[in-house]
Order: sequence, then C-alpha cells, then structure tokens
Amino acid sequence: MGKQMTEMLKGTLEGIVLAFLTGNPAYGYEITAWLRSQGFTEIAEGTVYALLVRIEKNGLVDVEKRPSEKGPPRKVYSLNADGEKHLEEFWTTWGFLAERLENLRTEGK
Amino acid sequence: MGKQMTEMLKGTLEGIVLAFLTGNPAYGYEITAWLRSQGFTEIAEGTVYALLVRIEKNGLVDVEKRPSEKGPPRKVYSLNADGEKHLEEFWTTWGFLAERLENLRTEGK
DNA sequence: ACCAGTACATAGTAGCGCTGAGTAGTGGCT
DNA sequence: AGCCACTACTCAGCGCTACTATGTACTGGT
Repeated sequence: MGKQMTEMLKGTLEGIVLAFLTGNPAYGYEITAWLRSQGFTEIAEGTVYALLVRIEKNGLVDVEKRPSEKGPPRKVYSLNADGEKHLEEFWTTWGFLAERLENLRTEGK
Repeated sequence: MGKQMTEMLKGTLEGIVLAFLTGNPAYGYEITAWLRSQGFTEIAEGTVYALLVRIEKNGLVDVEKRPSEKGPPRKVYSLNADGEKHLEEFWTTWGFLAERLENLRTEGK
C-alpha cells in the first residue's frame, strides 16, 4: 500500500501480531500468511521475523521449537504475562490515537 | 505517553497536522499548542517544525511569512491541492488500518 | 537433477519522531 | 538597565521500526 502504510505500521504491526498471538500460539511463516490474508499483502517476510526476534528479546513471548512435516523446524511463539500487559497498553495507546483521529475525520477539525 | 505512542505517531502525526490545516492555515507554534490541547502533551516543538519543513519540501503546503505582534515573524502554512490529495490518501490508509485493528480488538482475533 | 513450497535469519537502508541545544524578538517586573 | 517569561523558529545527532535483498535448509513432486 505504499510509503504511508509503511510509516503507519510502525508501532502498530507489533500490536497486531501480539493481538493475533493472544490465546493462539503461532510461528513466523503462519503469521506472515495470516497478515497477507488480512490484506497486508506487502508485508515482507523479513519484517515479521525481525519483529518476532525483537518481541522475544523484550520478553513478551515464550518460544517453543517444533518439528515440521515439511521444511525446517518451526519456532512457535506464545504470548506470556508480560506480553499480555504490553498488549493492553498497546490498546490504550491505540484507543487514544484512534479517538483523536476519528474526531478529526468527522468534525472536519 | 511513552515509547509506544512515539512509534505509533510515525506516519499519523503528519496526517493529524494536515487535517488540522484543512481550511485553517496555521503556524508552527500554534500547531504545537493545539496538539498539546488535544492531549498530545509530549510532542516536542522540534518535531512539529521538522514535520512542517518536510511537508513544505514535499509540496503539500503553501507558506506565507507574516509579522507577529510578539516575537519573530510567523510562517503560516496552508494546505494546497497536493496536500489535500495526500490527506485523502492518508484517510484511506488509516481507515484500512483502523478497521483491521477494530476487528482484532472486538473479535478477539 | 531441478524446482516449488515451507521455514527461518540477517546485514544494510530509509524515514520519522525525539533530544537538546541555539537564535531572536517582545513585553513586564524590579 | 537588567532579568525573565513567552513567543517563534532552526538544526545536528540519535533511536526505533519496517523494508530490501539475500542466504540457508528441509521436503516432496516431476
């Protein structure tokens, strides 16, 4: 969707992935495929893996390695307590921003 | 509001300012004050001025210098045709993103 | 032997907002 | 006169995130 989307995804992509992971452990390839199915067709694989490395380093997810029927072993990520807390804060921040923008869009100014 | 907000503002702050400028020419100091009044209390002055320089360079706004009663002359920015078009695209992009996130928040996943 | 699909990794780049400092003009207070 | 607060703009350097491009590795079909 272009440069605007790229910039707008900064900060939100992490929240999107954390939200997807809620009660739904998944691995990188799967997450990428899901994002594409949601309309985020231009999100590069590398972006997702880098994000997963980051949230793991930040202690928001737990990781488990599982063999795959086809291809290399999968790294399955699941949200932990810190991740849930982080996700809650994400929703608060996003809620604030979305509210301001909705006002701007409807009120005109 | 912290680091999450900083990241999330990337891409959206420009849209917010362009939206404010719609039919409402304004100068930097004024825009900063307005943002603060809207709850964006942590947005630095430098950020706004840098953004204004950028959108001017990108040809989204017209600029007019006007003397001020108090302090240095003001640079008054007004949205031009390109800026309006850019703003429209911004709303499209944001609308897409907001819809996905709203689904994620309510549906659970 | 080759290729498509699955699955992960990573070095380098671009863009945006933040930090921190500086420059300048006006007016009020002591 | 000297100081400070407020108004108003500028800029170099930094941190973070997403993108680009490429590479590795395993499986199954032809």
